[in-house]
Parts: sequence; C-alpha cells; structure tokens
Amino acid sequence: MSTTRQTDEKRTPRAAGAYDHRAIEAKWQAYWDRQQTFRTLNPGEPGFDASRPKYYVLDFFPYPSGAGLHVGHPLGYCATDIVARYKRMRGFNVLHPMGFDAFGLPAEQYAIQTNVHPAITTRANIDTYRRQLKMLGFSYDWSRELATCFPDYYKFTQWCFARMFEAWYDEACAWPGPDGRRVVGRARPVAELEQQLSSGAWSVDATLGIVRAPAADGNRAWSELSPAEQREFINRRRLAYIDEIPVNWCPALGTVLANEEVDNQGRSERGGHPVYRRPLRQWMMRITEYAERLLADLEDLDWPEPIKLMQRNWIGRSTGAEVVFPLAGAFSWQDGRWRTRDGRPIVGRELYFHQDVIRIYTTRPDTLFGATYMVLAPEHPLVARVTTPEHRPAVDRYVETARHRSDLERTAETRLKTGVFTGGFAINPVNGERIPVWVADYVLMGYGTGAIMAVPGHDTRDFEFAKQFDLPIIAVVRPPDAWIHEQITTRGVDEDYCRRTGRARLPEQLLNSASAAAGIIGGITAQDATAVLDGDAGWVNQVAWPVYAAGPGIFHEAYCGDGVGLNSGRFDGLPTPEFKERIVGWLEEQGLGRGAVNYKLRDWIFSRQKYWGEPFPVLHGEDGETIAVPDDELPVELPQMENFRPTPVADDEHTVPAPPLARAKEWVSVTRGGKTWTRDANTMPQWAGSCWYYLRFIDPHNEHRFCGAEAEKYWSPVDLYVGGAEHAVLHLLYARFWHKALYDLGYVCRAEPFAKLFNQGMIQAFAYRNARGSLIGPDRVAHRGEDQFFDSQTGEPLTRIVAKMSKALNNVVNPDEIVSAFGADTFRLYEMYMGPLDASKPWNTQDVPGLYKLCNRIWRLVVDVDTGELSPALTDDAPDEAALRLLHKAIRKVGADIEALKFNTAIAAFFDFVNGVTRMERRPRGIIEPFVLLVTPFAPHLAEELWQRLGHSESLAYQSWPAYDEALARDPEVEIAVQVLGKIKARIMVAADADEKTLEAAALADPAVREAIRGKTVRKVIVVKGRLVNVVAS
RNA sequence: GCCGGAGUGGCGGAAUUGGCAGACGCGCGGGAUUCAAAAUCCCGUUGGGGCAACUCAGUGAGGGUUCGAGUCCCUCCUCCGGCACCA
Repeated sequence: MSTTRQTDEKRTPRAAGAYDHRAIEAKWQAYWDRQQTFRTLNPGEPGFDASRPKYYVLDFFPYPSGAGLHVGHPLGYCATDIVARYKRMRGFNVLHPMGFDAFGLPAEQYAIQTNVHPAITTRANIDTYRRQLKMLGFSYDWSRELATCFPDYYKFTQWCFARMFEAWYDEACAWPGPDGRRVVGRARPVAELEQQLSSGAWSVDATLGIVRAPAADGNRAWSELSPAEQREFINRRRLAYIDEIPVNWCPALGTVLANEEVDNQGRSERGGHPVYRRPLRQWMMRITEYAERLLADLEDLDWPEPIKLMQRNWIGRSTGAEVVFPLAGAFSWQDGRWRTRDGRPIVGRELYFHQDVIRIYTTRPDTLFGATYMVLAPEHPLVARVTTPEHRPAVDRYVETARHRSDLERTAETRLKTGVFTGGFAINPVNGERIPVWVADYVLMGYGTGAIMAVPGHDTRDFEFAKQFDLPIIAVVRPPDAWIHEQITTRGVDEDYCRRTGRARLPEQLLNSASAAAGIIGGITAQDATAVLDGDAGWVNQVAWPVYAAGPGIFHEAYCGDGVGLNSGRFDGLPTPEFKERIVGWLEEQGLGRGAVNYKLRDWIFSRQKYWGEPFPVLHGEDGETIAVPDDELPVELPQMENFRPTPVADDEHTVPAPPLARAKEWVSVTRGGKTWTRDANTMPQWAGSCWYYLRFIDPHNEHRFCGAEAEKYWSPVDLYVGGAEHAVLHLLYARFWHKALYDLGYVCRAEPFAKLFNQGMIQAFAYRNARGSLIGPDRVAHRGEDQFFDSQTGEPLTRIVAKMSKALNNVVNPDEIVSAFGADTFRLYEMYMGPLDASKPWNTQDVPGLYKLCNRIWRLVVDVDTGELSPALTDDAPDEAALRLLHKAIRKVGADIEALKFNTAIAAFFDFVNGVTRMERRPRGIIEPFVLLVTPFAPHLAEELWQRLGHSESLAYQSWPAYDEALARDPEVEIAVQVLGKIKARIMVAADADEKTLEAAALADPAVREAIRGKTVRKVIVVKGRLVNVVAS
C-alpha cells in the first residue's frame, strides 16, 4: 500500500512553525512514560485519592498474532482511550489497562510451520503489539500489562480451575449475595458437602442423589458407600469434571479439530484426512447449572439489546415436561396398569427411573396423544438395545455415516431428513399404543435427553420426516379455523401425499366443498377467505375441519401453534396452556413424567489436546482418583519441549489422542506420598485466560492472590467494556459464568463483571470482484477515472466491494504506515470519524488527509506557521457573544457525544468550531484554550503541545473538562419549517422558546402559507415547538 | 438452516429517536492567492425540469399506519457477524 501524501523531503522548505507530528508525538509519548502520567493508584497506595469516583474502562485484550496490529484492532482502543482521558478530566480515578491473550491455537500452528517455539514467537509478537499501541498514544497504565501465557498469570488461571474442581453446585442453596441480592443456587466447596455427609446430617439415595437428611428408608449414610462410590458421588457434582463427550477426532493429524477445521465431507481441512466424531474424555465446566442465573442477571446489564437477545437465545430456556416411554419389549400396559414383561405390576415411580424407558423432553406435553413414533439421536445409548437383529446392519450403517456430520449440517432445515427404523417399539404412556422407534440425525444428543417423541401433526421437522417415511400423522390440536382456511386458499393440498397414502378422494371432496361454499376456487385471496368464513362457518366445521382432523398430512405444513386439545381422550377441548398444566399433573401422579425446564446451553468442553495452553493443575492416581495440585505448588509450569507437535496415529477411530504434553515423560509422572501420579496432558482452551483477566488488571502484581480483595471491591465492576461483536456469546458468557463461580465461592463481590458493554464494528477494506465472482486484492487493481476498476494483469473490468481485511485478499492496512505519514492523532481522529463506533465500515486511506488537515488547522489556531511563535491573531481580549456561542456549543456537543460514544459527530463539532474560528480575525484565548481541552481525548499529542505553547507547564491530562453555559449553547432564534399537508411551504425565524400559539400565528401569517391554503378550510394545525408547524387544510 | 445486525448523494456518514433528508469530511467543479505548483482561503455540489422564482422525484424493493415515516408494522431482496475446539 502506498500513501499519497508527499514526504517532507519532497516539499518545499518547511516553515519553521509547521505542524510536525513526528516530533510532537515522540516528545509527548516520552513525557508520559517518564512522568508516569497514566500510572493508576490502587486503594491503600500512597497518594490514592479516595474522594474521586472510579471508572474502569477496558478493551477486549488482543491476541498477538504474527502479523501485528492492523487498523481494525485500534478502533475500540481509540474509543476507550477517549473515554479514559475524558473521565480523568472529569475527575475520575480511571483504570485503563492493556494486556495480551497469548495462549492459543494460531501461535501453536505458526510454531509448527516454522519450528520456532511458541513462547519465542509470542514474546516477539507481544513486543510488536506493545510498540504499536504505544505509538498510538493510548493512555494505558502500562505497569499493569499482563499476558495469559506467563506463569505468574496462569498460576492463578490454574488456581481458579482448582477452585472450580473443588466446588460443587448446590442448586437448592438460597443465600444473600455480598451485594445484598438473594440468589438461588450456589457453588460451594466440596469440603462442605463432604462434611455434611460424613457428619451424617445428609445421606445418599439409591441413584447417588443427595438426601438432605440423615440416612433412613433405604437411603445410605456416607460411611456405607465404597470409596469408589464416594468419589463418583463427588465427581458427579464438581463444577469442573471429566466426561466422555463427542469431539472431532482426526487420527492422521493426531488431534481433535474445531468444527471450522472440518469440511463438509467430514474430512480435515488440512490434509483431507478422515475425521471421526467420537466420545473422548474431556474436562467439562458445569456452566449449565448457571443457565438460570446467567439468563436472569442479563436484565440489569447495560448491554446492547441484540447482544442480550443473542445470549438469551444461546441459553435457550424452554419449559415443558420430561416423559418416559417404556420400551415395548420390557413393559406392557394391561388392565389399566403397567406391568413388567413377566407380568409384575409396576409400583410408584419405578418406571420413571427404570433404564428400559426412553426418556424424552418436550415443550408440548399437550401433544403426547399425537406421538406416532420416536426418534433417538444416533449417539443415544439405547440405540443398541432397541435395535432388532434384522435392522442392525442398516442402523449401524446409518449411525456410522451420521458421525461424520456436524450438528449444523444435521439440523439445517433445508436438508432432506434421513433416518432408519430400529425395529424396536415403545409404548406411548398416555394411551398404551405401540409406536416405532427410529434413529435420525436431526435429533441431537446434546439437546434435551437426545431422544424425542415425534408429533408429526404439530412439529415441522417431525411432519417432514413422517411424510418422507410414511409414518402416521394425526391431529391432536385444533388450529383456529382461519389457519385451515389459509392453508386451503394459499398453499393448497399436498396432492402427492394424498395419492400416496390413499386419501385421494378426501382433498377432492374438501376442495369441491370449499368451492361450493366460496363460489370460487384457486384465485381466492386471504381477505376473501375471511369473508368466506364469516359467510359460511358451517363449511369449515362440516367439511374442511373433519378432513384435517382425520389426517393433517393433507396440507403442506404442520400446525405448530396453540389451539384446543383433540383426539386426546379426557383432555379434549382444553386450550393448549391449560392442557399442558393438566397433563403434566397427570404424568406426575402416574410416575411417568414431570414438568421440566430445559436449556439449549451445553456444558463447556474445557480441554484441548494442544501444547500452547495452561496445564491442568491436577494429578491422576492409578486407581482413578483425581486430585488438585496444592495451591502452594502452583503454577504447574508448561514444560519446555523441543517437539510440541501432536502425534499422528494410525487411521483408526478407536485410537486415542496423545497430546504433546504426554510425551514430556518426566513432567507427567509425579510421586506423592509413595504413590505415583500422572499429570493431565491436556491444556485449557484459550477462553480460560480471558475469563478473568479483567480481575488481574486490578491487582496484577499480587503474588498471593489472583487479585486483592480491597482493590477488587474498589474497581469492580468494569464500567465500560468495548470489543467486537464476534464475541457476543462465547467469551462474554464464559467470563460471566467464571465470575459467578468466583462470586459464589466468596472471591469477588459482584455477581456480574461487566456493567456496560459496547460492541465496536469491524473495519473492512475495499476489494474487487471480477465477472466470475473472484475477489481480487487492491494490489492488482488499476483505476480509470473515479469509479472504474480493472484487473491490472488481465485487463478485466472489476466492481468494487467491501470485504473483511485479510491476508489472502492483500487488503490489510497497517497502522504503522498511516502513523508515519500522518501521525497518531490523525489516525485516531480518522478511525473515530469513519462512522458510528458500532457500525462496520470500510477503511479508505483517501479520506485520511481530511483529518490531517483538521490537525493542521487546529495547530494554526495557536501557532504562526511562518515563525513558530504564537499566532498574532491570538488575543487576550474577552470573546464576543458569537465566539462564546461557538465555544459553548462545541463543549456541549463534544461532552454529550463522548458520553454517548458518538465520536464521529463529536469530531464534526471540531470542524464546525474550526470553520467558525477560521473566519474570525481575532481569536480570543478565552475560546481557544477550552477548545484545546476538548480536543485532548481525541488528539492528545497535539493538544499537549498546544497547551504547553499556550503557556502551561503541566500536562493537561488531569485538567478539568470545560463547562458550558446552557444559554450560550443554544441559539436564541431558530428557523422552523411550515408545512401545508406535510409539504414544506415556508421557513420562518422565531424565538427558540416561542410557544405553540405564537408559532401557529406566525405560520398562518406567512404569505406562502396563505397562498397554499387559500380557499381551503384549516382543519387542524400541528405545532412542534422549535421544529415545525403543519397546517392541515382541505 | 437457525440467531443477531445493516442497507441514505460519486464515497464515509448526519438526522435532537415519528417532525425541514443529506450536518461534517472525502472527492469533484469554480474562484482568490502564486511566475507556477503545493499549501491555504472563499463559493458550489442528491437527481430530473426551468434563465430564474420555483417545481417534481427521492433514504434496498413492494405494501401499510399517521397531519407527517430514513425512523413504526407486514412481505421480500442483498450484505455482514455468530452457531459451542478460531478467538
């Protein structure tokens, strides 16, 4: 990329006082460093001023990639720096730190390619980032810098993990949080649980459930459990636990792949090797226990509503029921009661807990009578049990192919549904009917119970599936008549389905009657349909309705809304909500089900089979016991390894990954108290370090605690957190979860970490597309005129489009070049002036000189370019009213815009001010000095230099923000528009505070308005004070 | 596919949240200054018609609500972000 501005050498001799961004920026950056201008004190430190309010403004810290910063990164940093500098000037103690998210996959992959250790490349990358960030003049307190990959940091990431490993979730615990709010559910130390149990206060039931009472009625005391059972009991409840979870296992690469690394053929993006979706032992975080609190606490956060909505959808709370469908081979329904195969009657809730049942979750228990088949996810443990021998080959084949498909692909609604019959049957518990059990991949193991009752009459996916495999479809909800009518009149009847299922006569009959009733067919409109209904309600009742009730498959879609119960025995006629309530009650009585809340949110897979991450601070014993490494032995340092690659193994899905750490033999094996233990060879995901870095910034050098309690209490929460919307769900949800766990355990004093969140947009870049749709980078594009572009190699015409900056497109803009040519202040102003902070917008280097010009113009307000002295136009005279109005408008606008994070319009106000002052022959200091203060947050180097030249000896970083006078910030007279019937006919000048009557009179007196309403009667006059008058006349 | 967001002059965008569409900047055109250029300053710049006063159209497309819609509602199109092991 080349910038168009000429270099200094090419220009004619520089005037002595020209704006020299290089000298100024170097000077002030050195000054800030030397003076430690932005060093922030913690409570308790000498000089800390407790009388000031605090403000914690934080950026999403960057991942230091090898490419260095591109112009997209600093967008948010410019914004937070403006806020940080502004808040300091408003008298706040400001915490504004920066650090690096330095563990992770890209560093490891780069290291594998180049054979340079990730620790080395990461350090070098951090150095580059730091240099670039300092170059931009951000007011970070660099003494608080941290990186997640340094042992003094990850020592406490491991400490947090150990706390979660040693915690269990007590969902029944109701307690007042330290901030006074009542919370239900709490992570508590495992030791507390063990104490309750071993003291005999609590006991254990047959399914290893907690009984909050001493042992009785078959419940066992803790001491009666075997050590293995005790361990199992505890492990099942830990916040951090180990479980078998399906992952993308690629034996040829020796590693587990991210979904994005797997192509849609089920092969690895890199190398095209087979990938198997198979369960592997993984560390998991029990985030699902926090689903309800993560959802509820969203309410009070000052976050963008769309982000909250995305988190709500992600958590995906639904209410419904869990219901068991007994397997037909194991149970029967005879003489009004359930019996085992050998005829023994079932008692109590035995069925509900029995293993020979299919447990399903449904949000629509009111449609239980419409369940005509069941579907198990291919991974469901019951698949093997229900499949009959003659169906086994087909089922096995199906399960095998399903393993290669991603969840995304499996649930895509465009895809043709697939599935196979297992040969097995279950019994519908509400009516005792035998229904077939299928396996299909549109059911996911990870959601609900991994099995569904299929109600094809009232669920879109089941409806499609049933039609495809000719499974029975029955109606159990009566839709509103209008729905049936609309189906007939707009979408028509599924003739093909009717023919196949031998219902040929029914639609004919239906349509004939419809036409008889309506008098028209085919071309009927939706409005007409209503009229037809009104005219002959009997038609729907007598013809269309019975036909639908007999077979809802006649239409092209299922009715999925609420309605009235039908074909449901004694529940017939109940409206959906009441039906749900009643049937859940009945299921509970019968021991066949219960009301349930379900979440889409899944537990968090917390291990990676990678080298460059935090080692787990745990030891595995030979007998299956896992213990946390004692705190005083932390950190468990990542061993130095020459070879940090994964180990490829034979292409056999049953192989097990050997993470790189497993090869560090001396590191892995540990002896404790005569026993041999093994370290965990997995590492934590990159999210781990970023889940609590905002806490470490508060007290980054504390060797004893992740963060001092007093400092945490003072600085929490983060008042403003700015970063890209691509983190809307995952990082922000994981961090909230992590924070709540620390909160429950008493380590932090607030339930939420980030009070206000703002999502910056993405900076894009122009790219070019040829007629075949290929993208061409700007380096290969020739311009002709303003808007014609050609491929410089082939001569083909190209169209300009906006695309993500990427190395592949060669459209990445590096801030170093921009800063070198125009300076950091121009760079900051340009980034902020591009548009609203939250919008994505294309970088256009052509526009940068406009902001450079602004810097020059501001410079010349103070400095005489020829001499380098103060400008002769600068006077000590009292400013006149016009000058004061200019200033006070600017103060009001800039302050309000910074508070609202609308930096682009704040800069427009700078232009307005400068345009105004440029026209003035004499420039009173009384308006120039305050204006320099306004500019400070945006262009701090320029402002510091001007401030000094204006005769001030101290940095203006802590000068008070100027105040404005409301009377001077508003014009005394305003122009308002006068409309007649919404069309503007005149503009009149009136006093700004003129009342409605005055405005109306002035408007009606205007000649143009009188002309427009001549001969008409004025019906109404709408007056909006200070805005417009609209005369309605006819 | 599902969830979320966005479409306004040649370009980036503004619009006090239902009240004068196009603030401000870039670009472009014209002028002043200059031997000339750069820089600077001034004027113009949504499109159509008109010498002009003025007038008609106009915020992705179509419909609706309203005295009044860029803004609210419905349908559709295009682009961007996320979809759990990229972070």
